[in-house]
Amino acid sequence: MIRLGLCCIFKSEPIKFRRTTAKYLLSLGQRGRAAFLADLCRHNADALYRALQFCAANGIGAFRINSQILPVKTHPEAGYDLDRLPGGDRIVERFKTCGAFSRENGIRTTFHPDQFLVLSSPKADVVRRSVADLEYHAMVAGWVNADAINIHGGGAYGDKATALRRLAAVIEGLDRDIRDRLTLENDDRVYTPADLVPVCRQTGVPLVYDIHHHRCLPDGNSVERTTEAALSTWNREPLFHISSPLNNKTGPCRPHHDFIDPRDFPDCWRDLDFTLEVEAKAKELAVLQLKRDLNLL
DNA sequence: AGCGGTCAAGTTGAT
DNA sequence: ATCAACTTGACCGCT
Repeated sequence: MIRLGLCCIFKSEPIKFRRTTAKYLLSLGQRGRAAFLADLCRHNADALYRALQFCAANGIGAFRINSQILPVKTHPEAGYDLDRLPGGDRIVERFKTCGAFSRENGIRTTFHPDQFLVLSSPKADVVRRSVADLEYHAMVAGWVNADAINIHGGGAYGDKATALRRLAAVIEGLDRDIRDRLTLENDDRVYTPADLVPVCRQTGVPLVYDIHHHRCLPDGNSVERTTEAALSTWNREPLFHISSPLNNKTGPCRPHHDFIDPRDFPDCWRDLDFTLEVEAKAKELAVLQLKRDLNLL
């Protein structure tokens, strides 16, 4: 069975997640800031619940939660704790209700922190802040029943082998509640599946295989072979990514298309049991379209 | 009501 | 040395 996943937001369904910036928060007084944040975080917890309901009602088996669900959470000056906000305990309860809904309805939830989270950096402070960001993700993941916090390998700094050794060492030092959820994804500029699989084997962290990135940044291995290697790293339902490039299909990596061209879905995935996150600008419309195109209805 | 400038953070590679 | 691209909005604040 193939479970298709929706990434973060909706195209036409009126479910919106709110955001803010550190700059704006710092322009507010202490009381105003706490009230503003409580309102925003409460809104996002409610929006997440509605997002999961939409997925359950429409046969979408997975939902990627935007890392900004609690925006600016780990910022050095503007960061905050929910339990210090007015009504913060009820906001946490609301997130836990999302987790219960996820469990009861079999909707998988995941996170994909953005490019600023880098565990391979030679700069200790970058790694320290990245780990702090992972702690935030793991905390929310525990509430909402997310079993994947998916990151890229980061930079190469002119020496991939050394950077990958740093990456593995940092992963091995992470707390279990992070490490048990962490996944590594091949990217389109630096780290291929062939680069990451050894780190996955060493650390027990699974590989999220992004086939579009693999086509942009090949490593000499076929899709079939890479699929097998990726599957072998998983101790739970595997998670892969698909997207279609916006313009012509050859040449360097292009931005995402509105929809998925079903020809980009490889034959060798047809009979697997896994989650496939759909990275397409038309969001839920693209997920539902791909379901039809693959006869998964 | 509509629109434009802005937004925490890292790294790479084009200029 | 500088800066856009990653992804891509959503927000505030001004008109």
